[in-house]
Amino acid sequence: MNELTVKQQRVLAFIQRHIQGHGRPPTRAEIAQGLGFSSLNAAETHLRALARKGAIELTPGGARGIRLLAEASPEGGPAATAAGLPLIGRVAAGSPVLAEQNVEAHFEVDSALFRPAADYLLRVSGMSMRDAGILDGDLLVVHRTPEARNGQIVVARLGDEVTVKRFERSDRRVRLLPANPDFSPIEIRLDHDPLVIEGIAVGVIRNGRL
Amino acid sequence: MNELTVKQQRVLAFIQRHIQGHGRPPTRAEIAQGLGFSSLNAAETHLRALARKGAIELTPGGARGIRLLAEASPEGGPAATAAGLPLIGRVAAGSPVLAEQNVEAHFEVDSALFRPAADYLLRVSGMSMRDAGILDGDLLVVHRTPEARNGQIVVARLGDEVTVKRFERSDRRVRLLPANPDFSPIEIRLDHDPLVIEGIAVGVIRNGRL
DNA sequence: CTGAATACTGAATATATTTACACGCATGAA
DNA sequence: TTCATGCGTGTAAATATATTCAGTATTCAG
Repeated sequence: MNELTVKQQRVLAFIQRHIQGHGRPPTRAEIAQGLGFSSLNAAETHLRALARKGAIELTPGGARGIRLLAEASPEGGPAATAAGLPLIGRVAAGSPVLAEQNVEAHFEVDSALFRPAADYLLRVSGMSMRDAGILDGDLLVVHRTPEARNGQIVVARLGDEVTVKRFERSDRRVRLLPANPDFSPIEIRLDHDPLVIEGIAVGVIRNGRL
Repeated sequence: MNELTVKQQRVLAFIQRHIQGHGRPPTRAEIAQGLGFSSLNAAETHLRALARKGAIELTPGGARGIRLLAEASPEGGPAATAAGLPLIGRVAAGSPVLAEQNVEAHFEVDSALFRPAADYLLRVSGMSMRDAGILDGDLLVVHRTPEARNGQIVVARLGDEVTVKRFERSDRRVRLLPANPDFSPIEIRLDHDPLVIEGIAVGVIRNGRL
């Protein structure tokens, strides 16, 4: 499926060079000017042809929506630069925990350290789990899963609130237990109240105020 | 000139991830939406700040005219952190802490997570620092240095024993304070007793039994 | 010869994007 | 206090870009 015309190869090469040199894909106008076309449509049709042949991917409607597909850049690509684990700060009301807006940073952390696998870090606020050695400001290492067993420490969502507590289920009722006598357990009736388990704690990382 | 705000770092990280994931820099609108701003200008101001501080370069008038400058994204990750941090288990009598024989494993841990820099991990045994949130089996993240200030948690060596305690010095005397009323402080006279500070704690990692 | 694909010019239009302007709120320094 | 800076919300242009439409030529397989 990869039989690019000489012209098409030239256009493709131009796109590659442009990204290299400018850090972003070219516009139709830039392609036309760069290759000597006097009509934007010349560039457009070439792009369509390249997309059809699988050399690039076009994002409709967006500026500079050209993406190289076939192997061109070194290796690795998206997979190798895994970017580490996202650190979730405050969870904005109504947004999924892993939504971009909640991500404060990314950290490389060896996944071999945690079992089951670590999926993200959550900054803990409050002292309700103090006696479990989880303090205010600690980063909780979380494995993303909706299933929890009794006794596990979970990241739970109650409406717009995200909380870290020990999980205990009995029939139709779930209790979220703090590890600090100054706080009270939370009782949830699964029939009425909304409860979402966002994950289970598989570790803790503390990095300041020792 | 490189003193980025936490917010600015987040914006920068978002841009890096966007380029990684979409092959082109984000627009102001995409930044705003991704980070939860409801005004485009929030993104614009951050970009100006980042450009002023030399983190990025802006192309006036062009769509997605954002360019990363400082080295951050390329690879670096696994390669740069090469062998990762050595995990020290029990320290054999008479051997230096970092001696080969004491190294149990190596783990990749992002050095940006700790300050000052992390040099090795030490498996803590015992509950003498319980009230500081350091439990039995935890991995103490240690910065190697012979200097400690009052109040810091240190890795100290007394003869053949390696212990983790809070450091407090007064003139010719050093006291190593546990963070657990069930244990007693250790008093050392620098004139007579041998004391070596192997490093100061800069973090804690817990990976099991939550 | 004929239709299909490639390779364009030129023009028009609907969006996408940048960028300026007006304000609000908090914090820390002078 | 007042001033500067960081961090936002909101609105409104100006203009950068993508995309469609109408044509013209050339090449090539059927």
